[in-house]
Amino acid sequence: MVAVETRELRYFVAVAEELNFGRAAQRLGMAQPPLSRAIAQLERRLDATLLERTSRGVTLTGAGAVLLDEARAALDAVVAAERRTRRAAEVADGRPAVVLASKAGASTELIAKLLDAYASEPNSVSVDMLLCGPGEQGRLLRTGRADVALLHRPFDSLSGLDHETLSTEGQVVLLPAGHPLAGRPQVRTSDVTDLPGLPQPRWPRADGGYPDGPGPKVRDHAQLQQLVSLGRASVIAPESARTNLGHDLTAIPVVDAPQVTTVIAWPPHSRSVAVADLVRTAARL
Amino acid sequence: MVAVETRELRYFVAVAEELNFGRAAQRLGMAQPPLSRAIAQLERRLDATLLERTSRGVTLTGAGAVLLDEARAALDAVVAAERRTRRAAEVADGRPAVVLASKAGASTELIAKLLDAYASEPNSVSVDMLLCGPGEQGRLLRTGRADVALLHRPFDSLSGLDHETLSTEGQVVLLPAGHPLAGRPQVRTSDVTDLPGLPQPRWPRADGGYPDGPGPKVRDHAQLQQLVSLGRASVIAPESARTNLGHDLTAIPVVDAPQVTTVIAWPPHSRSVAVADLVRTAARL
DNA sequence: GGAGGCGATACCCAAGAGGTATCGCCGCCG
DNA sequence: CGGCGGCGATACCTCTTGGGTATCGCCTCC
Repeated sequence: MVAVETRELRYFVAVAEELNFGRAAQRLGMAQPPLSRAIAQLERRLDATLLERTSRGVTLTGAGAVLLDEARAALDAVVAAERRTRRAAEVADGRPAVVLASKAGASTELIAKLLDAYASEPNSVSVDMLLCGPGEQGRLLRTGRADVALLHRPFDSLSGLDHETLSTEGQVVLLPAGHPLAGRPQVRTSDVTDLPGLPQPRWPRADGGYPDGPGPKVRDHAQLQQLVSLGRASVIAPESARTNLGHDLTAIPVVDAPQVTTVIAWPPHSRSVAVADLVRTAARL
Repeated sequence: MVAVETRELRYFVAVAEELNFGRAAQRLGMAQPPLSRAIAQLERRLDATLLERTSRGVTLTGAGAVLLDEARAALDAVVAAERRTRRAAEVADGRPAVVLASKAGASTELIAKLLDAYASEPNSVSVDMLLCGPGEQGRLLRTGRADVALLHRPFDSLSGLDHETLSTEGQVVLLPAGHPLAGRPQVRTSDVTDLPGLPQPRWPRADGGYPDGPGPKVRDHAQLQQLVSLGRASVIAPESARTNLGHDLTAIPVVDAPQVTTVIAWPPHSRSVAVADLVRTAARL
């Protein structure tokens, strides 16, 4: 009884996601029969029924759902191994660098200070910035595309990452300067969620669709910035986000919004000295 | 160029650990030439020199060292996927259970309270205890042999695990009742590290060897307990450890020893409701 | 300078991954 | 009710490739 190969895990993930052998095979660039056989062999090897087959398609069993989760994590770890090794080999060729992931549109001020401070450290290497969508930093770290990331509690999950917290700030609502609420010293969440004419914008979900609601759909921060500057939307954001937006806006503290903490995170077993230096520098800011 | 397979990672880890193709091949139950070829192919696939070959043996390159770390983590994730799926399939057969790992010899009182409280929860499943050596809990979680673990900061690393802290306690030194220091209300670490006739016992390192020093070698808690009870060794331990040892001992607070916190930890992407219930129960104790 | 340990090469074989054709099953629709 | 179409499984073949044996070339240490 040989051990499980990543090929089998990739096959299983494809089938489990498509819930259709034909489409999964197509996605994998292979024919359907060998895929069916590979999955059957995997089930025999694990003594587990992973899929319930009907002539109308396929559904996941409990064990299948567990394997889907675990296989994704394992495959992430494998591609991380591959990528990090490739990058380590480049380092040997004389181009050492760290990749720092951060949500696009996040506090440029903090990042600039960090990069500055780190660059003046002894033995510092060049830092490549990798800007990503909200919540993607974790995956970038797990798959080895990034070495360190800045993320923001409570929005981003720190699950499975080591981290150090850098700063904490309250949240404000950004409104056009002339808005009736603009004079208030503070507001509550409920005061601003359903403002007439100033709906909260809608972000795409993980599946690419948008939640229902009246707000305008936004895909990135540029769109958001434009909408807010035009007075077509309001947004609750960390205080530091204010500096990124136009000056014709008022920021009013939202007292009952959760505090936002910025943390620097890295994959658990990182041994890179560059990452350690960067983290140490960040913690001292 | 196809992706990396776990077989190749296993081969590489074997070679990197043995630093000798022949022995690695033997350990893997195969001949040396195909192993050499497999590693060469892996190097080509990653465009990286992983090993420096001399006629006298093999040394790791920088990229090789990175891959060794990453490959171990990835392989752990793969075996975890395998094991958890197997167990999930058993669950479908009607024997649901959670495996709780804990250092052998750790506070039985806390564990008993936890198991009791959890058993009386609705929907609780049976809990299998897995006792292990100090510091092994993390690996058990990562490789899927355990679902939750109790561990103790600052001794155990929480790196890469999600956790909830349960309790904090000071440390005491355990001495024979008649010892000159036994009457003191408190001591400092420096007072008890070099007591004549009461050396600190030595625990095996990760490689199985023992550090140098005068103390007796111990391999498990039974030996330690015996030594302390016989008055042949002193030991600094969390307050709660006291109840496990004989009553002819005095426990004196060590004021400058770090606080010990007991945490319950689980692998990052755990979706098991049983684990969640157990954690919630533990947090309420 | 010869012996022995070590990794690489050359060459062969067989396991097994993958392709094509086809079957059996079951909804669906005319 | 019967044929069509979608889906997964089977049968059978091919050829890639992983693994074995024999051997070489190199270096180190007697």
